[in-house]
Amino acid sequence: MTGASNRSVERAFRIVDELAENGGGRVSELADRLEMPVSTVHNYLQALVETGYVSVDDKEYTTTTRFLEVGHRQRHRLEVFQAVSDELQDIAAETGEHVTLMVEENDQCVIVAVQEGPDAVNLFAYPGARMPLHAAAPGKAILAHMPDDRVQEIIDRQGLIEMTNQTITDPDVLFDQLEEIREQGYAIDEGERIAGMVCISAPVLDKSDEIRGAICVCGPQSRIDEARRAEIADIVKRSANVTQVNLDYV
Amino acid sequence: MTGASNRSVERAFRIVDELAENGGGRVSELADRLEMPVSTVHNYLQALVETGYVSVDDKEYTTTTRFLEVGHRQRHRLEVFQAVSDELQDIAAETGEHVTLMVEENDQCVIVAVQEGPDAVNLFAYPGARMPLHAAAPGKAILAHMPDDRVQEIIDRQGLIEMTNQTITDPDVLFDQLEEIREQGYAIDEGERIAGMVCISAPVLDKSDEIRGAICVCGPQSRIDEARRAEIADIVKRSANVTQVNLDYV
DNA sequence: AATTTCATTCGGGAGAGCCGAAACACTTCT
DNA sequence: AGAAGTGTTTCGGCTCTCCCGAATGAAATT
Repeated sequence: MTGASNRSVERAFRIVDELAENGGGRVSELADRLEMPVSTVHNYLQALVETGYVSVDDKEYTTTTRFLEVGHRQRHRLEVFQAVSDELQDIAAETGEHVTLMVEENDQCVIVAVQEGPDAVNLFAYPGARMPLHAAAPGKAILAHMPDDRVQEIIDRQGLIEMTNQTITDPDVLFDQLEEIREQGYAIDEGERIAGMVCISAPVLDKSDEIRGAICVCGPQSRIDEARRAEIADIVKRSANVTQVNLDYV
Repeated sequence: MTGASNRSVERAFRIVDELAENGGGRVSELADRLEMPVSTVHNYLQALVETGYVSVDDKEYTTTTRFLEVGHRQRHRLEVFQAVSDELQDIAAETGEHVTLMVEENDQCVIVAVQEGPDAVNLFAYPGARMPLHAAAPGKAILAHMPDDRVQEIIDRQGLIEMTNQTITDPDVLFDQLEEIREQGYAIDEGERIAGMVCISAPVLDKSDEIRGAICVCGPQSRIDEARRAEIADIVKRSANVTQVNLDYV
């Protein structure tokens, strides 16, 4: 855990991040943004091209499909992803809304899979997208099934960043809600991450009650009234349960 | 184009490749396989963890969802992927088979998107998966719309590797087929990559007649007779055409 | 308790990466 | 055309960083 680092590795991935962020770039442009000498950036890009993870076409450098490949291979091995199988598609068809499978990684809530129902609003949601745990229904569902001290550690490290004026920023309020989530078996967020959106999410636990992820349905508040919420809550709870059972057979 | 390399970058990605290949690994295991000193591998893993692209849980190192993220962001910016929009899904529903969008990258044929129809056989096909251009219908469709000298370069660099006893390994035969593909507007492969599978694919060209990718339907030979092939050929040609038109509006 | 296996830390030496400067390739002015 | 501007690529010597053997620490196994 000492900072046994490696400058080259760090820089290489900073360049990759920058390429991903802007969908590619040229030598001097990147050198500018990263505040590195052009020749250095040039060297790195050359090295990255040799690895096959970056390619260059007419001086424009971009990441390659290698990232897709590595990402999908890893996802394919993720048990909860295998266990959820067709559930997301079924929920999307049944609710018409935007459905996601999410997991925790490095103190954050990450989308693993997305399925858009016929009426889904266009969210900027793609596999790998990250968000704070406290500001989203699936994140809260996940936190609710972690030990309290682990939750506290995450709060200490990450803080409770405000994403909308509805975001929970008070630890006490958060802990109270986590208690409530455990009782009712699902989490709900009313514009806490994106104004005007309501998300309903159920946690997926394994047989040792370890939290593995959460299934989440998102839609505009206008379309999802009290009765519809209860309906969706039942659906996500049912699917989370099916997924839990499937976990034993992956 | 000089070998302006960087050992650290190369090694870092070799480790990533190894992790992706085996779905994770431990220090000494990786050191063994990569023939590097354990302490060195340890240092690299440490550095990779710091970048966020690798994570460690109880001494087991794995790639993180960062790869998914970078991969999906890049894919989202790929024009042909945007242009194909719901076509893959439509074809999958219509044919019931396995449908893919493929592009050329670094002399290879890469899957960009997959859609499985209700009767699809279970292929080991995921976004980012790679295969030789000459041994698959989409690859041949792509080659057919490259300048001949570029095709020759690819043959020179990559060879015509035999994947089944049906694979084309003679350049002359290949060039003849490419001519035929250009005439009929689609490519077909009969167990040239996977024994017992037939794949039918149409090229997607942009308005400058530049090749952008290919749409492909795969299924077992037993289920796809002469008449069905003609039917599927029409479908992929139609979709490729729709995609071409969409290319102007992305 | 002893033994094996594996992860982690340490540190001195060597070689690898670093980056300024110069050369080169292309555009866009005057 | 020529000149000036913009950005990429090559070069090379100095320095600093990565490298890896060896020692230590931590766990599992006998």
